[in-house]
This record gives sequence, C-alpha cells and structure tokens, in this order.
Amino acid sequence: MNGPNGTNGRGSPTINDVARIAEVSKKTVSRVINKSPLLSEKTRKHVEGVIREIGYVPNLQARALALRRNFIVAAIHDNPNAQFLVKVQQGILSAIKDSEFGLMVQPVDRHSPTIVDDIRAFLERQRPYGVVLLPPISENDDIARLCEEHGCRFVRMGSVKLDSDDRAVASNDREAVRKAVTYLIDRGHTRIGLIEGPQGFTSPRERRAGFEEAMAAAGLSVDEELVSSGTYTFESGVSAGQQLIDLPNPPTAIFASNDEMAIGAMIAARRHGLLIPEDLSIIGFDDTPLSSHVWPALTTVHWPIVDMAHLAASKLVAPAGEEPDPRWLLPSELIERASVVAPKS
Amino acid sequence: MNGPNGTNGRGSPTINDVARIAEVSKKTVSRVINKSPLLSEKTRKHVEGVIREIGYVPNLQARALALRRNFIVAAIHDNPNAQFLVKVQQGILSAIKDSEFGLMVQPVDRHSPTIVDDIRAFLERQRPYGVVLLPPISENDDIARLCEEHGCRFVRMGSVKLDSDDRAVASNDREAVRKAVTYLIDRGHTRIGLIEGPQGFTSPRERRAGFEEAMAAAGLSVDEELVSSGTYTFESGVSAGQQLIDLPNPPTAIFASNDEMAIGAMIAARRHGLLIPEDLSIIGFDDTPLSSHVWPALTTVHWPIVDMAHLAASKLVAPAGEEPDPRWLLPSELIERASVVAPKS
DNA sequence: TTGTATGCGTTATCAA
DNA sequence: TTGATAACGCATACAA
Repeated sequence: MNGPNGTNGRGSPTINDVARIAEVSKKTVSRVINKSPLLSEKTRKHVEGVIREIGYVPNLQARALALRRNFIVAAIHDNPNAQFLVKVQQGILSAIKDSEFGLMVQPVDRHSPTIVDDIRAFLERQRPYGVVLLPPISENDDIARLCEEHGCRFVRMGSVKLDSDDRAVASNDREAVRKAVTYLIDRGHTRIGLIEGPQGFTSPRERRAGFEEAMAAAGLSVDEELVSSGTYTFESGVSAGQQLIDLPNPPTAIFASNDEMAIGAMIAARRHGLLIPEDLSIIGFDDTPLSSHVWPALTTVHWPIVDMAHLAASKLVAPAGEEPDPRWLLPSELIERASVVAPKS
Repeated sequence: MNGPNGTNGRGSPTINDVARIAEVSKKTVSRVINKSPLLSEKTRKHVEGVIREIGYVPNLQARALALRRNFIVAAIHDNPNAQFLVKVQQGILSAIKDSEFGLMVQPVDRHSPTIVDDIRAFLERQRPYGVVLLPPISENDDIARLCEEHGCRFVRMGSVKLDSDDRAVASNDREAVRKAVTYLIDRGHTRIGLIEGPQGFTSPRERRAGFEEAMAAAGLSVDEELVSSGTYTFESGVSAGQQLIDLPNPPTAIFASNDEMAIGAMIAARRHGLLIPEDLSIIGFDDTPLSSHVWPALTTVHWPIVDMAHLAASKLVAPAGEEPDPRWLLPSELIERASVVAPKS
C-alpha cells in the first residue's frame, strides 16, 4: 500500500505524508512551507529534512483553492507588437524564475465594448496572484479599479507614472525624446520632422512633448507642416514619411515615435530616391532588434521595456516579509547607430 | 447573512448556492456543468436557469484540485524568435478563446543539462491541462515521454510529423522549399546559393532536403561551395551571405532557410554594393512581418505557424465527446514579392 | 435519473 | 509553539 519513502503510494507525496513521517500535524508542516515565524528552530529543521527526503512539493492547486488565489502572474495587453510582447514576457519571466509562479498571457481587444467584462471574466476564472497591465490599456483606470475590487495585485506600465509607487513602473519618454531631438539639433538640423503615434494615448503625447521641448529649448518653432502621424505600424510610417518627404520644403531629419514607423519612413525615403542618412537623417524609438537589422542601422532611443517588466513582476511577487523594489522609474538612452549625419548644407 | 440572489453572502456564488436554490443536489449541478448525458432535460433547464440567474461561475481552482489538472494550456519553447513566439501564442489563444482555458508561457534552455527536470518541475507545479511543444524542443522525445508520464496531453509542432495524429501538427517544409527553389530555377537561375539553418534540428535538414530535391529535379548539382550555414539569426545571415558573395563565382540567387538570415544576406549584399534583386535574387522562409518591411520586399515561403498553433491547441482542448480536428499537416505557400528577378545574363 | 458520502491537498480557526 | 477540525468548491464512487 505504501510507496517509496513511506508515502501513500499514489502519486506524489502530500502534506499528510510529511506530517505522518515527521510525526507532527499538517498545520506544522504548513507553517514550515509558509515560513511562519512562530515555529521552533528544531521542529523546522526536522520537518525540512523530511520534506527533502521524500521529495515533497506543495500542490499549487490545493493552495490556490485555500488561498483563493492562483500562482499565476498574468500579462494583460492590447498591444499586438511582437517585439514588445516578447520583451515584456522575458522581463516578467526573469523576475519569477526560481519562484513557483507561472506566466499567463491574456490579450484583450481595446475596441471591444466588453473589454472590462472580458478582463473580469479572466480574473474570476484564473484568479491570478497579480497582473501586469501593459501600455496602452494600463492607462485605463476602470481596469485598474477592477483588479483592485477583485483583490488582485497589479502594476501598471507606462511612459509616465500611472499609479502609486508599488503599482507603477515607468519610463521617461519625454526626456528621452528631448535628448534625441537635441542630438539632431546639435548636428545642425533645424527642419526636423515628427512622426507622431496614435492620438489618445500617453506615450505618443509624451514623446511629442519631448519633441516640442527640445525644439523650444533650441529656439526653434514646431512647424505643424512637419508633423505627421501614424499608428505605430510600419505601414503608417511609410505614409507618414511619404507625406513629409513630399513637402515642397521637406525636413532634413525625422524623429519617429517608434522604430517601426521610422523604418517605414526609411522605406518611403528610399522609394523617393533619397539616401539615408545623407539626404535624410532618422531617429526612432524602442530599440527593437529590427532597428539594427536595417540598412543603415537605425539610431534610436532604447526603451527599457525588459527591465520595466522585470521590475513590475518583482513588485507583484515580492515575498510578504520583504520590501519590494522601491524604484518605479527606469532610464532610457540614445543608441547611436548610422541613420544620422549633419544636413547637406 | 445571505447575499444578493440568495447566495451565501461572501464572494461569488458556489455550486452549493446553485444546488440550494434549485433544490437539487450538488452532484446534479455538477452534472449540468459537465454536460453529463444522464440528466432529464427538465432538470437541466431548471438548473441552467438558476446558474444564469445568480451568475454562478464554476471555480477553476476547485475543479483543478478535484480533477488534478489545471485549466491551462502551456506553450513550452526554447525559441527566442519574437515573431514566431507571438504567432504561436496568437494561434493558441484563438483556439482557446471562449473556453475556460488560459495560456501559460514557459521558456526553457535547450542547452541546460537540467532541461527535463525543469519541465518536470513546471508540469508538477502548474499541472497544465495540455502543452504545446514548439520546435525545436518538440523534437526531444524525452520531453514528450515526460508529458505522457505526467498524464499531461501534448501536441508537438514540427516541420515533419513528430508523433501520432492526435499529438502532432506539421508543415511540409521540404515541399515548400522545393517549390521556392524551383521558382528560382524557372526564372533562369542555375547558380543558386543556400544558407542553411543550424545543424542537428529537423527543420534545417528538411529545408536543405527540399533544396536538393529541386536542384536534382532540374538536373542541377548542389555545389557545396554555394552552401553556407547560419543559426537562424540576422547576424549569422549577414556572415553567411557575405561568404557566398565573396566567392570568385558568386551565386545569382540565394535561398535562405529563414527570413532573418535572408534579410541579413540582403544587408551583406548591399554592403558589397550589390543591388537586390538585379544583382542577386533572394528568397526567405517564414513570412514574418519583417519580410514585407524591408526594401525590396522579400519573396518568401509562408510558414503557417499561426494555423499550426491553433490546430495544436484545438487538439488539446477538444471537448471529451467531440472528435478533435483530424488534420495534422498544414500547407505552406510561396509569397511572391520583389526580391527575385531573372539573372542578369 | 438523482442523491449521499467522501476525497482532492492545502490553509484558517481556535483551543491547548 | 503546536494540534484537531473545519473550511475551500468541486468531482467521483456507489447507492437509491
């Protein structure tokens, strides 16, 4: 009837096996597992020995039932960008590595009227321990409130600080873009085009603000004619770039609010017979692998998305006793590559 | 004491609430949830009405404990390619949408000696209902066996059929490459270079076999000088391309075993002052978004990875009663874009 | 066709 | 500092 090591013989050993063999109660074993402070050192050592000996691993499903919370960290997003998603996943995974947590991915449709209900259904079903809300839906306060109502921890990622210290992780897009555009100005560019991101979200707004601040600091005015906008996709970058290049007096440099659009603009320029960077300098934003795989390699702003995701997840799963990492702002930096030179004349 | 709708007042309603209100036993409610056939239509309707009325949602954690299996489908991979991963996730998610399953992502390190133990630990912890094994670790029989031992359903994705009908989903890379290379031959190319993928895996081997078959069918011999190899990364494509271009008698066309390497080869060619496609035609494999974002747009083989992942997940979560989709082979096709023309002379 | 008793493996309550 | 016993919410065996 009994299995190896005196366990119950079916499947993996349970807390009962440990308790029986260690000759203590289940609750005591439970206390050892949960690192309860009120336990004699002797008992703890003894029980830990038995646990190691019979290879006991606590059953997460049972714990989940009792605790009303699963050992899952979920990334909720409405962002289809592959590089972005994988970097976020990488960051979260590195934070929960060696823990008992698993990463669940839950995309939602930003345009769906049932988005909040969809997320509610997800939270009710899987009962994740915590969720990382990715931009841009991280900006949605209804969703944050929903998490709170469900007693689900959450951290909101954004280009600005979207919540309290323990619930937010941010980059400083405005400052990063200011530096990038100043870099163009320092090289002699004065007619600088801007390819904006989609309206209504924080990151495009911040990036535009950074652009305007840099121009203003240099005493340059922002010519609305030199501002065109896209949707963060490659195709939209092509048409936005097209529009700027077709101008009677086109820009000598362009800052695009993300790499995909920057690369779209590069294609548009090349179709027009323009050489990059000789005829047109371009700076992007994100530092996706893509940006170093194009010709010429794209000068861009490194967006610390992996670190942000790591920090977000580490805030979620910080052990009860320990203070979570207090940081919430992570630095961006300009990556100089080959798509910027001084203007021709 | 009682909450709204006569529920127990704390938290969401449970099976007990439904049973009490419907004046049936828990087991009957359980039968309704699990669509048991032995139930009178009348009782079923009645109970379903109560369920709807009080908004009862079965607790997955409790079911997981009782069933010894969580409502999770996991994607286990050791593939760092972002486009690939996101497409796979997209396919799986579309298959489990509207079900109670969630998608968990578990990367592993192919080079780690503890890879099997790592996966075992994951399976023991999260107890996923089923796992999709992505290439190339899907080729590892130890891992498949491990899943079986744990009573965990699995489907192996590959460039060839790796398991029985219900445990495999495949593309036919060999045939797809044969068509692509034949396409080059039909346009007049005879000196055709091959950039292979990394040794030791099935997909590079199959793709090479397709290359050889096409050449043989046209009466052309494979010149080993024109075969160079990479690791499926952009950088390796650059150097592999470089090597072919530096040849005294370089190829007029190149087939690269994936898009990233193809684009790397494009960059290498451009650095050499070669025009694409005029001086060098290139065909890739995968049809990543990338391939249409480069200039000129890359002619490539569409690898039906989204559909494969969808099919894999649908096999895993097929309801007990229903027959799962019997298909396992999904077609690839050549996507003609702008990187191929006839050789100069 | 329906119900009763019991099990799943853990945590919480409260007493010792 | 420890333990007995009751949740947690659902499924299964076995009756009825």
